[in-house]
Amino acid sequence: MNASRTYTIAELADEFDVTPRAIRFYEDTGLLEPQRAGRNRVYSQRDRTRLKLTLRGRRLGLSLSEILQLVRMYDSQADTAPQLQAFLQVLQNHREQLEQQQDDIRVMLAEIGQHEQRCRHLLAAAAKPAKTLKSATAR
Amino acid sequence: MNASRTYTIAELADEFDVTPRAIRFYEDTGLLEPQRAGRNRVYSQRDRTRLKLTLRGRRLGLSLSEILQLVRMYDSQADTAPQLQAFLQVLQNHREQLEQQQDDIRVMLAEIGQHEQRCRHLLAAAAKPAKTLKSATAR
DNA sequence: CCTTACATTTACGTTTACGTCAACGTCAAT
DNA sequence: ATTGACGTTGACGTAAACGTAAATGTAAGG
Repeated sequence: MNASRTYTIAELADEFDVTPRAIRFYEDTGLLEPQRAGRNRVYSQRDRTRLKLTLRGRRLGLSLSEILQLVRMYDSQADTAPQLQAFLQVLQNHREQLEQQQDDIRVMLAEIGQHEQRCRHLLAAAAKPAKTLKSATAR
Repeated sequence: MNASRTYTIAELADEFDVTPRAIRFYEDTGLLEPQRAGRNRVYSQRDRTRLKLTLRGRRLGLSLSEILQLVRMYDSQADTAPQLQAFLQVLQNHREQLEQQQDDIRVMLAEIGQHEQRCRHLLAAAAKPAKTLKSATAR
């Protein structure tokens, strides 16, 4: 809430369950730009948001450079028509990729459902003593 | 359709837009097990399906070993209760991951929508000659 | 017979995204 | 004064997923 609140590297690492090493690495790639208090890093709200975006991107399989591209675009003050057109094109591409992933997920979830169903069926059958089935415990 | 139809490596590579190298690599990891006609690989329908599953997994950021785990599970004839329980647990985990990804996608799509909106707004404004805005072309 | 196209194996190279020391600074508590 | 706890900067290591080149085979077409 407090816009001026800052974070140490360990706080962010704990909150998002990543290592400080990873956070520093994201800085190397340009994704984070913390201030310094002497030698130590001081992360702003903005950095925290960036980190959140980064991890979300990672969960979807984006590379760090792709994520960087995105956040830079989001930050950029494009104002000329060609810039805006290009911007829209990139957005369109990402939208399509995300929609492909949505499809993939739907299919996978359906498959998982099938297998769960099958498992539960088998478990139920295994629980009851043999009826029409041969009991596995029978000698 | 024809269950006995087979494929060459190039056919599959073309169809799914991957390199033969990648397909051979998937074989190294155990994901594919093509027959041989002399030296050459001959892919069955089953291999084709496996490849499709593999690429779907990849699009969602799964590692090849994770994918292998999944397809092996799907193929396996687990029948003991502990096996089935473990099976269900793995399915549950994957389901949760997929649902997390769905959330991530929803958020990202919403963001993209916002930016598209903004872009189109700016484009419309740029198209009209300056009204209350200062024209960028003005000297 | 010779070339062209596609296949194979072997093997080393490359990129990405960190992990893992090592060596050091610093501040607070004992 | 020393001991942790936490921070820092190198610097090297590594796993994954192929790319890429080299050397070779082989079947079809001109």
